[in-house]
Amino acid sequence: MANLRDITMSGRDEQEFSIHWIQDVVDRVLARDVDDYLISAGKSPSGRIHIGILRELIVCDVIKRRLVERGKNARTMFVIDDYDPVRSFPPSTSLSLDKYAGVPYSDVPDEFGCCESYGAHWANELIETFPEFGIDPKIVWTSKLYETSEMLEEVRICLRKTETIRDIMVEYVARDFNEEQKQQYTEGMKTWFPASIVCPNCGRLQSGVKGGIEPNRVTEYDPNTDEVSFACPGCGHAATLPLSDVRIKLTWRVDWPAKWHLFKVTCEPAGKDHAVKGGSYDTGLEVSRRVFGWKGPVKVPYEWVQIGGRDMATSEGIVFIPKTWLEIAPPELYRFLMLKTDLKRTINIQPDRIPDLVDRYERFERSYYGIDNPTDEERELAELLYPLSEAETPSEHFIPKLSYKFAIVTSQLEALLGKEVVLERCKEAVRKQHDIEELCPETISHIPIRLSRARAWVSEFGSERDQIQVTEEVPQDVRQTLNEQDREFLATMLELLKGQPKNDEELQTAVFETAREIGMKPRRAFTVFYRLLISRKSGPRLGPLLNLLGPDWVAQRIESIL
RNA sequence: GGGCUCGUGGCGCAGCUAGGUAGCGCAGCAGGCUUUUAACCUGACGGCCGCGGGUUCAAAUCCCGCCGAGCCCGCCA
Repeated sequence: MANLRDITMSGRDEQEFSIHWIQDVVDRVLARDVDDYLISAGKSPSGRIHIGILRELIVCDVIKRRLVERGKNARTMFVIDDYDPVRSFPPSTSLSLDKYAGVPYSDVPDEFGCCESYGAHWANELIETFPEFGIDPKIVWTSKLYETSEMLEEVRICLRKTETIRDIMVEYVARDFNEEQKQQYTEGMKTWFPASIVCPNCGRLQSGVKGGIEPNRVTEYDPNTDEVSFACPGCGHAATLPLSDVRIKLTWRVDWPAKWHLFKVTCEPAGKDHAVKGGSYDTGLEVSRRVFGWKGPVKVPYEWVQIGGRDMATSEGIVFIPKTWLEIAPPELYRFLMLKTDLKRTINIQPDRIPDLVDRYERFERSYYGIDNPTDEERELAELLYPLSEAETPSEHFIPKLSYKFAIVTSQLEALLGKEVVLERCKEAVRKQHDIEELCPETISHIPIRLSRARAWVSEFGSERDQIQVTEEVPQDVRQTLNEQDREFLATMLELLKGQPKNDEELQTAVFETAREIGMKPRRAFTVFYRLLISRKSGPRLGPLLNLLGPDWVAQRIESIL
């Protein structure tokens, strides 16, 4: 990313320098100068769909938003490749791979019984989160798409141009082969066709699993009769049938450009697996040019999203899904992370850092509203990215929110204090932190959401220190921090605790008074107590905490270190 | 083997395209807010910018090499 100053100098509409990757991409898309801009993304529902795909969808969404701002017609589309054949199942499934290997995801039953198919189930789990993430692409299911006459026509074009496609395949796929491999590949391509058939007998597009796949490929196509032949390697069924009577699917590297052509896709991002030089995207563009006679979409390569420093892999069960994100963090934070990071950089989502990130995002939000004296740079960055990060159009005025870190503590006190009390205290905390008298309805209605997310975060991703809990014994290093005066203070408090029971406020006051009596700074007194109780230098309001733990327990605790 | 990306204080990152005294957040440390629900504010500490060469008056930045980490690269999708 270039210097933010460039944006201020050149104004917002006529950029000479790109200040952010969004500008670059949008400029490249605008150069196509078409009447309708279609920004597309796609995913095969091979199992639980992890949060990485949201990077692609959000990139599509911001491109669309920027185009619409320029007065263009722009839409987004999400292609669900549920017509793809099963190659493997995630470890968690109860379905038999033997039974379904090679069958389109749309033909595999939903083991949970709630959706039309296996593919639909996992796709729907993702799609349901779209409104919260502020995206609304037109959904296209390839299993349905292939039933249309328009798509069949694309297939027909490809079959008629098989020769050209063979040339492209040899050119691109065999590029790095040695002579022997190349020869072998070229020989094999002489009888190759760019499509497979769902066997009318066994229902498979291909046989075998990852590593040993044999497609039920078209073996012959007669352009005069429009008939295709095939011989299923799975069940042995062979036939020659009219193209309109079979369920056919183009091979991946051709399927993609055929869809681009059918919908006239202007731009489609691609993860690095597809975007690599000479990979399926480049092959697709070549097919677009030589088979369909048009340019194809603007290629936007992007790096993957990692979780906790590891790549996500559905097949290995390493998944973090959008739904989980929404349980612990606001969607706009995810959008922000996707936007602020350069496309070529891996984004590492670290769930344990969520509280910090949420609070940082809200500082960023205040920059947008000009609160807290943002620098020019901060303000410019916020002006570009904040509206794109928010799921909906930003409100006129800043809406204060309960601090996430604060919510971590208070959400855990709900069980003890009751929801009403906690809610009141949260309201008080927001008033105090933002120095306001009256809270707006949006602020109030947001508090329970934040509490619920914080609570879920603590239980799923919080470390021990995030949980309000006490160790069995006072750790040695804590004992060592105590000086004579600290001990004197604790001894005095010990006597108090053994006397008449006191309410929260009385205890809180007693800490201050006792500290002053022996000439100790109150601050130190609190630190000493928190260290003793929870090995931290600060913590929840002390009076209630002491009563929560019980005067007897606290007394014992003090005695153990005196 | 071919290719891409990254390597900057304990952790996470910015700065590199257009070379000019090394920055931010978090954690840790010290203090402040004369009653603190991990909030907030201030301060100090902390880095031979992976290693080695080169270009230059000047290199985290440009060039070459190396080391380390990660990823992609048959069919299939």
